[in-house]
Amino acid sequence: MREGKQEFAEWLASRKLRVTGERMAVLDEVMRANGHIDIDYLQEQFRKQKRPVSRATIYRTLSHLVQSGLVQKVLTGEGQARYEKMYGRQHHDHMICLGCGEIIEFTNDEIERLQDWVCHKKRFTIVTHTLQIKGFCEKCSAQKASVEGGATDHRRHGRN
Amino acid sequence: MREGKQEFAEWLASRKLRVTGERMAVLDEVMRANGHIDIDYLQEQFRKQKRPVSRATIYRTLSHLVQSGLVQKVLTGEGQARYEKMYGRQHHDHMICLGCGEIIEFTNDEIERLQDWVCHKKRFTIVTHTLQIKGFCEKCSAQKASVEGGATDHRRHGRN
DNA sequence: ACAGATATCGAGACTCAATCTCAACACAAG
DNA sequence: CTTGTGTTGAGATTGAGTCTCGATATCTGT
Ligand SMILES: [Mn+2]
Ligand SMILES: [Mn+2]
Ligand SMILES: [Zn+2]
Ligand SMILES: [Zn+2]
Repeated sequence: MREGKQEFAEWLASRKLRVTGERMAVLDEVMRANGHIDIDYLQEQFRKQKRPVSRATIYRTLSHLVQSGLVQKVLTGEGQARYEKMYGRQHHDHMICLGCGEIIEFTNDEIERLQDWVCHKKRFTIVTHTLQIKGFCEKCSAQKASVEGGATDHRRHGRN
Repeated sequence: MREGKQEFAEWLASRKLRVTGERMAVLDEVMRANGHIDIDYLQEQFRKQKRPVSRATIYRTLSHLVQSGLVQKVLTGEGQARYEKMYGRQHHDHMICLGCGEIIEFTNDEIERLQDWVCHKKRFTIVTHTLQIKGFCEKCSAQKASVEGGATDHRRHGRN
């Protein structure tokens, strides 16, 4: 049986929601994918499999998957939201490359601890947090360095 | 002279852009505001002052202000983007209350240091970072606790 | 297995923030 | 004044995400 299928079915049942083929198909695809995927990717997969699922249903199912905790929604601030499986995985934060778009995951327990501490001081009850670091991955940093080697080019740094 | 006016004028000139009344009006309003404001707020201010500025111009000018570093764009992930002045201020992160929408600012040098360290280990060149903690402020935490005092209500925790 | 009650699906309309288009305008330089 | 170029605003456009509602699939009891 596919990863998380049991858990999602139980979560749906606990809310008196129905276990449908479309919902399980969306679950399967997110679980099969390794990275941070978007809606277009999912629609493309369903098209290939000759098992089309409407955008509305994909969005609705992803919302359920996120609420169930099996999937996480990632807002990069450019274009569509991305989704990644969280079933069997632990919390992590993201480094996003402005050059190639690669998303690098990392965790740091000390940072997490300090967040809790800061919130405790401010009497703030944490529900979730998002730490995104934007910059350039090793590969893109090297490229950038070589390009800027001759004439120092200060144009196009930010992106709106 | 209004805060940042000199700096913005110089930044515009350095890009061969013109110092116009509309641009300075947008700068003034963002500098005058104390909090994290959105486009609707700015339009309302201009309407009150009988000095209307079009949405297009507001967006375009904010983009320039962000690129110049005088203003920061804050994406909360719900509705419009927000903007806050950064002129004369230092970097900070945000706690966002899911109850009342309040935005609490905080800084923690140790967290910043650890971010640098993690990125160094991954050979990632930092450009910017965003740390947002979502949860409930002191006031809203108390309200929530009293409401849930009797029957434990597990509905409606997330939002989308 | 069957039937009724009800949740779900899909196509497309719709919302809304943000961007784009382009004609009228402003302004600096000659 | 005239020309060249940057700017503005009204409205059109884009695009992600949501909503509507008639048709359809799932569940529950018999
Ligand atoms: Mn991830
Ligand atoms: Mn702030
Ligand atoms: Zn890269
Ligand atoms: Zn609050």
